[in-house]
Amino acid sequence: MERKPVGGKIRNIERSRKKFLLAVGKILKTKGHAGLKINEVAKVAGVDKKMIYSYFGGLDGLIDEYIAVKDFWSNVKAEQSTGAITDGGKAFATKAFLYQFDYLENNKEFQKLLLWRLSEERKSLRKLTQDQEARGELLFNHFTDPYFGKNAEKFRAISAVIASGLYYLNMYAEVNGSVFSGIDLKTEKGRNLIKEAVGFIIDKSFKDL
Amino acid sequence: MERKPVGGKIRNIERSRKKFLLAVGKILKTKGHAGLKINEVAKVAGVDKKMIYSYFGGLDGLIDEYIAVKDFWSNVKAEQSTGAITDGGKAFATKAFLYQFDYLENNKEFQKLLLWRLSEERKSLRKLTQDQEARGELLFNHFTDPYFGKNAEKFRAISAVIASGLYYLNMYAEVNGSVFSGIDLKTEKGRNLIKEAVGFIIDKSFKDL
DNA sequence: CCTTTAAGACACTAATTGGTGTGTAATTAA
DNA sequence: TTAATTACACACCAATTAGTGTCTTAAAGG
Repeated sequence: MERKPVGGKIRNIERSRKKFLLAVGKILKTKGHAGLKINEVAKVAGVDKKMIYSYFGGLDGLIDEYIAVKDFWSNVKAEQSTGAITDGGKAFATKAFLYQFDYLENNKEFQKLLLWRLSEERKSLRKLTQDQEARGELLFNHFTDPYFGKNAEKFRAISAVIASGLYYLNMYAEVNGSVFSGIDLKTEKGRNLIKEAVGFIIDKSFKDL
Repeated sequence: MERKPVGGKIRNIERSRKKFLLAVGKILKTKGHAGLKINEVAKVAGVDKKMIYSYFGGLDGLIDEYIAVKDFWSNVKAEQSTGAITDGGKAFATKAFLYQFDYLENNKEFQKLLLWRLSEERKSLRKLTQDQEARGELLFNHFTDPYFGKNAEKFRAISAVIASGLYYLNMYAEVNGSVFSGIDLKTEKGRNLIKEAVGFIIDKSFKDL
């Protein structure tokens, strides 16, 4: 008969797997992807590194599973779209950007992942990118592309600048000084200025593009 | 009498120093800051690593000197400001952003340095940030702050979003897929869309802020 | 129970890394 | 030319890293 996976109090595969996955997140958050060394991960997890090889085929397998399991974008939901959309997605888009801005501020794990994606090629990170694009298409295809018609791509370009600007500013705020263009991104005041700017840009786009 | 620095054909301190500094740039460009290990630098420079210790006090000293010597921002000049400025710096700002966008696309060394700044704390990188801010203040203090008056900070915020967006998009284009919001940042068409977006945002800012 | 399997601790190796000691010969001062 | 420096090559050592072999014993099947 098939032997079922070990799930005792002392030896428990599923629990150990989770310990490894948690350790990856913990290290990523504190030291970034450069800190993800197999000895370190095993130490933080409190389980022998040999298990990483047998459970995940190695550190890369563990990391890939970590990235695949985490679904950061689902958290970046544009809040339950309240009611029907009659403005071409303007309120929806604004909310989504601003929510993302704040969400990213407090999610260091996600920040480090974005930084990681800028730092090295990796198949599982590509999947992250694809998920992100797919999520963007939801907004574009359904609302803004129809609204903007032949200028749809122009709005996409503006969105790209805003979204990537917000990504960058959040990462920037964490290191080597948090003042950008004289605006302190660590203060409520500074962050509100950024939010207002985003609001202004979107507003003008929907009006005059 | 003082012994003058060695400057022979075979042993030449100044030449060796330059070899090290060049090696740092070369490695940064190809492998990023993570590749800057002392053995690697010495190998690329073709000079024994011991000299890094005696010339620069160690790898950190070499790296700091590399960063201090390089003045990336001076290249990002907004082109000789042609003629007097009568539009509150609108044309100047637009040109500066677009020039920077293209400059960064082709300067991988600079890209890696920006990425480095997002990745770790380092005194010499802080200096880079300060130089950048100082350069920004030239534009803001002289032109846009007076022009926008009490809305000066709002324009600064918009500038922050644009500048950081352009940084991010250029770095993003290099890895894990170059399509953002459905726009391919590696194509002429895609990059032009981004540039138009920047033009639109600045235009609207100067008109309606 | 008892037997079989394998989770997981521990120890080991090899490769890579940062850092230093020594010898030699190029370069300079005399 | 000679003597004193010292740039630099080459060696070495210690610490960190990835990866594997062995042994103990917890847990599963009967």
